[in-house]
Amino acid sequence: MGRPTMEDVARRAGVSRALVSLVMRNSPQVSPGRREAVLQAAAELGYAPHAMARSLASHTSTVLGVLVSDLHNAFFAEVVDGLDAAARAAGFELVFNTGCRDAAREQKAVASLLSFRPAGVALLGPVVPAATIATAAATCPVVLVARTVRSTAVDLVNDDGRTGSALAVDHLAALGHTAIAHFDGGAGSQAAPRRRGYQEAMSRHGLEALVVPSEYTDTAGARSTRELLAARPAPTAIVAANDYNAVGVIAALEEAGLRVPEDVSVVGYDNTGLAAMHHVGLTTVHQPAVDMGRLAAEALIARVRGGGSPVHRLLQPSLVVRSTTAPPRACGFTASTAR
Amino acid sequence: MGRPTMEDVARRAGVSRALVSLVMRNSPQVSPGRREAVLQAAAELGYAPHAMARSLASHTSTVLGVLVSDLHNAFFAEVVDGLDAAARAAGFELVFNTGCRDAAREQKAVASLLSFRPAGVALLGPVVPAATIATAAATCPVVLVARTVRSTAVDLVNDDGRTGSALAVDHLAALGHTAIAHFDGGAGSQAAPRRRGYQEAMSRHGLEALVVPSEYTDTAGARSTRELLAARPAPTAIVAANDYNAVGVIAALEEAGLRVPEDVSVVGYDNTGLAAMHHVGLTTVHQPAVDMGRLAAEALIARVRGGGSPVHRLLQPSLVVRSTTAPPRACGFTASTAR
DNA sequence: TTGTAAGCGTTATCAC
DNA sequence: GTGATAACGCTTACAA
Repeated sequence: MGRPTMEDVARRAGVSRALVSLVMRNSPQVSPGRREAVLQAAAELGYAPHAMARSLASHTSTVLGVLVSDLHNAFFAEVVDGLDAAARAAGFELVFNTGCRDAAREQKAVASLLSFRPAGVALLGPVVPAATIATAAATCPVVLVARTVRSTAVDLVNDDGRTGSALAVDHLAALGHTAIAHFDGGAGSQAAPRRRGYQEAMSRHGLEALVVPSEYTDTAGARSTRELLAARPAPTAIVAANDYNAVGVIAALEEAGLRVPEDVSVVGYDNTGLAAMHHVGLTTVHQPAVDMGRLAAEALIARVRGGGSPVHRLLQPSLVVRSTTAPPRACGFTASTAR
Repeated sequence: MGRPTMEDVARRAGVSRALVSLVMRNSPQVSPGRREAVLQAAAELGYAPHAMARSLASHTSTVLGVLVSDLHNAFFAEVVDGLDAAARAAGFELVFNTGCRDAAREQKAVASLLSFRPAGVALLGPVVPAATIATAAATCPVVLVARTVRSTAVDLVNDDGRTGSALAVDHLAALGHTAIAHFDGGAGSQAAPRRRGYQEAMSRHGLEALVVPSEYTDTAGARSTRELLAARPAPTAIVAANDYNAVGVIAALEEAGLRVPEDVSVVGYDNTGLAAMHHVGLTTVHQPAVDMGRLAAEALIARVRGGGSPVHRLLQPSLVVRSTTAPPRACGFTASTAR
């Protein structure tokens, strides 16, 4: 069990610990002969530097901590792809943790990440309060993805949720829909701008808004749909909280005997692999997830490497029309048009 | 930036460093008064113990490293759910890393995990060679999920892939299918037993086996399907490598004008949330993913806490029939029955 | 170019 | 109960 230490390698190579240290960090000021000897001794012993001891002594770290809001949501997997590629290219390693969309658990997950004294931290769609984020930011550089917060201490990488929702509403309105409901992301991050975009677009079209409380999961989407159908006639179109949520909405709709898109049109958000699947063919709002991950990593690394000006990125989403939206039939509840 | 240290807390509370250490580990042998003073000083300073320094000094760790083969595959998200719950309950923290189903990257990911000197490591569906796993096992307890390897040094938690595939074939044969192809998981872990189960079941039914090379992703499923259709008439049924793969298969099938299940039946593997979705309704083989995660965590923790006998779990899969399988039409290629 | 010695923030072993 | 003091594995001036 006891792994070999630098001391062991030094002894075997007949040099000092410091020299081994230099070789391990491939310093150029080591004679080729000694370097070879050290490398060979290390190989024979199966030695690998102790990352923790190293960072303890050097006060530096090549670790970037990543909090993933929900491992079940494919959107974050894509953000991680971008994050991973950029971090790897810059010589940083990623360490993940997840909080399962629960504020208390996320808080512990962030603390756990921070206890390793990472060079920086990326929070993907976190639901923790702003105060927790501020605390983290006092410790090391922090970048938020898919979450906003009033602060210049953290970097932000988001899509413009307000525009994204408006895109969805405009598309539905152009198809002739007037009874368009929005399923709300609740406490989830980015729910507010999406809701606002929906409301603004609805009023712009002179339509009455209907916001249904929900969450960023398929089960919540299904539950909210059932509650909605129990309370009132179905709208002719639904702008879901996200793709994952939309899938639950569609399932509950069909379960209730309503067909998509013949009876009800549904629009998702995120354009995950889920939406693209032929069997699902979800009309959705595309977020450039991989790019967002890359930008987040770059912002973090810039901060780590010396200052780096505050980054507040707001990427433009776009609409991807597939097969869950169509013109409304002459049914559904009659929308009372505002004004 | 510079976070407070134990020294700072000790000074502020007017006690020694050692006493602060005792309080932080909530030792019972500290007088209530002093404990209170230390706790308050720590709170005022926003002090949190340095995990690395702690583990360096104590030669212990409460961290369990987890390598996730593919963040895009929902199966692993479920395994993580089980792992997380069990680890949390036992006072361990999880740290993740991913290798994107690439052996070289996975190898680095494992090394990275190991450089934190975790108490143990869980490898979920790893594709690294057995030698790498053996090396890791020499360092700390290792548990493999969804991957087998000949060794008593590591714990194993798997489902019985041979039986699982046989279940799928039996189901299709009972429906009247004779031209049943299997999409192979390739280099992916657990591909071999699933393939073997398929082959054995086919020969048991007196049918000719057809193994199509593929991988555990939707894009591979689609690609393999296109290649298959270009080379020969479509079989009447396909046993896909896993759910993710099956989704690609279905997409390519429909793209080619074939309907599921009218023209071709498709069976997945894993019973992920994907399969359960109403729109997909995939007939699939259920693996108790959450239980597997829990068992893996328990095995690891038992090893960490003192020996723990070798665990080689082989859970029984079961068939979940949904709507992608049906009796064959009198078309498809005519299977030349063996014997 | 290479070796010596002093930390890094914590735990652990002793005395007091 | 509480407080020095020596590790832990490594980096880093500084000296040789």
